[in-house]
Order: sequence, then structure tokens, then C-alpha cells
Amino acid sequence: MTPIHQTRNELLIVAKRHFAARGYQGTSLAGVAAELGVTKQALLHHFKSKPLLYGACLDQLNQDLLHLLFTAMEGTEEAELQLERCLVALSEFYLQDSAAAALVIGALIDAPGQAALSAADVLPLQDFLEPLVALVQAVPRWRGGGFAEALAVAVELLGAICLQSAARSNLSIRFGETSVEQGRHLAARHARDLVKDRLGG
Amino acid sequence: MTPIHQTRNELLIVAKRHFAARGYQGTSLAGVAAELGVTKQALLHHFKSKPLLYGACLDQLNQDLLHLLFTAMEGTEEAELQLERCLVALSEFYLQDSAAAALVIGALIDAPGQAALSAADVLPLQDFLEPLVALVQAVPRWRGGGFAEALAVAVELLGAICLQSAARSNLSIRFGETSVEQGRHLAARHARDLVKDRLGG
DNA sequence: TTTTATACCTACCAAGTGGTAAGGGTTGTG
DNA sequence: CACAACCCTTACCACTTGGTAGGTATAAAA
Repeated sequence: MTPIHQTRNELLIVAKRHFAARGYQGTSLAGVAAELGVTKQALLHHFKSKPLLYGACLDQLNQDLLHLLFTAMEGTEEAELQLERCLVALSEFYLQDSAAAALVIGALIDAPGQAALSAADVLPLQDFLEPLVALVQAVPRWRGGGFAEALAVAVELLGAICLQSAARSNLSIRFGETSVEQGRHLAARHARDLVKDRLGG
Repeated sequence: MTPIHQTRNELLIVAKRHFAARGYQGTSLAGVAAELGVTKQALLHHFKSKPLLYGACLDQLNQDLLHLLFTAMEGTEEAELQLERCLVALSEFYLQDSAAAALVIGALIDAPGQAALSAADVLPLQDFLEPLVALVQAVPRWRGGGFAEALAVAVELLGAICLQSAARSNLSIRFGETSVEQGRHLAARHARDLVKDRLGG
């Protein structure tokens, strides 16, 4: 009963939500454990430490994003279309996993060395970021710009798409839940438009 | 000597940097005070509590952004041009005040009620967000879309511009400082292009 | 001079943090 | 049955956190 992988996955889901909502520093092991109905030592049993738990969350997120990216790249060689599919899929992914967007932004903003990222450790989401930048660089409009410009555009696109989902609950309080929810359902279309506007002619 | 306003302003500058780099929860009063060469009680003397210190930081940021917005709106009635100037000025502002971008994102992501934002308290940066959304809604391309769509576009633009600056140190480690610095100097031009692409025909 | 206010200090505290040690309960396996 | 592996517990610990209490030094105002 309660096979290990299922349990571990449930822990990760709750942990991701906490890390997303409160940030790395604002998340306490006791808080995550309490929501799961276990003690914090149960958490420390599965993941050895808080940084490792955070790392596991980002690893799982990284895998989800990679799957999303490679799926988007199937069936066509055209970089612009691949990017469009990828970012549309990303914005749709955020509709389900509402914690993911805040985690992505957190992983990009957090000062390295602060959380789970020691020197030897791989930087979180790097596996996803590198092909994304490469994809931007392969688009005709940005092909001549060099790596720095492609990186800037990739981060720009990421920021445009992530912030909306990450700020959902905050914006609901500011401007009313109906407006925000209305806007959320436009997310995929906006992502498509955004890519076309920024990468197309 | 050490007139109050100057001192208070220096405290705020350091505090903003800490809040931006480590987040609200990750910032300790002792840490901020140590960098200033004073004790944390000196901080608590000027700002009564940590939430109030955070609120003071966001208030100052709010004023800077408002000044930036109104300056951008002078001399023309055309919403699209106003928005273009505003977002270009914003990206240039981030070049100087590197903490600002992370603070903006933080203020948009933080679950309300967590930091300085009690129910009665005004939501941080709201004074800046509302006219920004109104400005998007006044642009011909989005005029027919309603409030929800304008809000989504405004947040999208904000995310695109803020994340680049907020993630600077992180991206430097990932992709090398030269590439990131190179991209930073393109920020203003990218902001202009972005607005034209997304708000123009 | 006395009073008041500002700016800052030392000393202290209750609460919460991540983490360790050690053991109990259950499960499969030899 | 014995044994080990796994899951999770209670108990505890060192440390940091935001915040309070009370005192000191300076300087301006009465």
C-alpha cells in the first residue's frame, strides 16, 4: 500500500505548490508536511534536505517542460512554428499546473547559490532554456542577431507568458477574479499572437 | 549630521536590494542592517516592522514608476506612443535600478496577505498598474477587447520587460556575463519593438 | 537649565527554522 | 522465524527570525 513512487509524487505536488506560492525561503517543511498530514521528518526521509526537495520539484518541472518542448518540435522543421507550438503548449500547461509558472520565474530570478543550486549542481531548467534559446536563434527574423539577442528574446517571451499565470491570484484580488479568469482563457491565443508578432515578419 | 531623510533613503536603497535579491521572506532585518553598519533595531526604529519596511520600499518604487509613466504621457495624446515611451523608459530605468525589476515581479506574484499587504492596505504598485492597463485599453488594436484582454496584454508586456532585468545575475551564470550584458543594452530597443509589434497593426 | 525628540545601542525573548537521533510498525524475503 | 528494508514517528537540538524593553548620547526647543 502507498507505493513509494505515488507517495513521492504526491509530496512533490504539494511541495511545488508551496514553493510556487511562497517562494523557496517562505516555504517551511513543516507547512508542506502539515498539508500532507504527515510530519516534516517524513518529508526529510524521502528528500534528504530542503534544497534537495526544491531540486526535485524543479527536476520534475524540467521534465514536464522538456516533454512539452520536444512534442512541439515534432512534425515540422520550421523553427517559428515549433516555437509557436511550444509557447502555446506552455501557456496551456500553466492552466492545469498553476504552480509551474511561478516556479519557472523563481528559478530564473533566484540568486544562484541561494537555494538548491550548488556549484557542481546543474542549474535548474537549464535543459529547457538552452534549446529554447537555440530555437529562437533558428528563427529567420533573429537568425542574424547572435546569441545574446536570441537569449534576450527567449527570456522576453518566457516572461510574457509566465507572469500572467504566476500572478493570477494576485491579479484576481487587484482587478477581480472574473477579469483575470477571462484573460486566462485567452492565454493560448495571446501566446500564439505574441510569437507571430515577435518572430514573424 | 546624518539628516533623517538622507539616512532613511539610504536604508531604503539597501533594503530594496535585499528584498529584490532574496525576496520578502528571504530578507532578514539583521542582514540589511549589517550591510548598513547598524543594528537591526536601528532599522526597526525608522520603519516600525518588517512589513512596513517592505511597504516603504514598494511605495518608493511606486512613485518612481508613476513619475516614469506620467513623463511618458506628456506631449502626446496617442496611447500607443505613450505606451511605447513608457515601456522604453521602464527598461532603461531597470538598467540603473537593477533591484526594481525583481521588486515589480515580486509584488505581482506574492500571494496577498503574505507580506505587507493587509486588507485595508493599498495593494502595492496598484497606482502604476491601473493607468497602464487603461493605456493598453486606449490603444486602437485592443480598444475593442474589453478590460480583461487589456489587462492580459499589460501584464504580458510587463512580464516581457521585467523578467530580463530581474533574471540578470541568474542568466549571467547560465549563459555568461558578456551575452547577458550585451542583451541588456538591447533592452530599450527590444522594448520599443515589442510595443510596436504587439500594439501596432 | 529643563524638556523633548531623534537616533541608536545592548540585552533579551518567544516562536519557528532545518536537521539529527533513535526507535516502532509494516512489509517482503531468506 | 529472522532479517533487512522501508516508511514514518516522537523527541530533541542549535540556530535564526522578528520584535520588545530599556537605556544612552546628541541636539534642538522651552
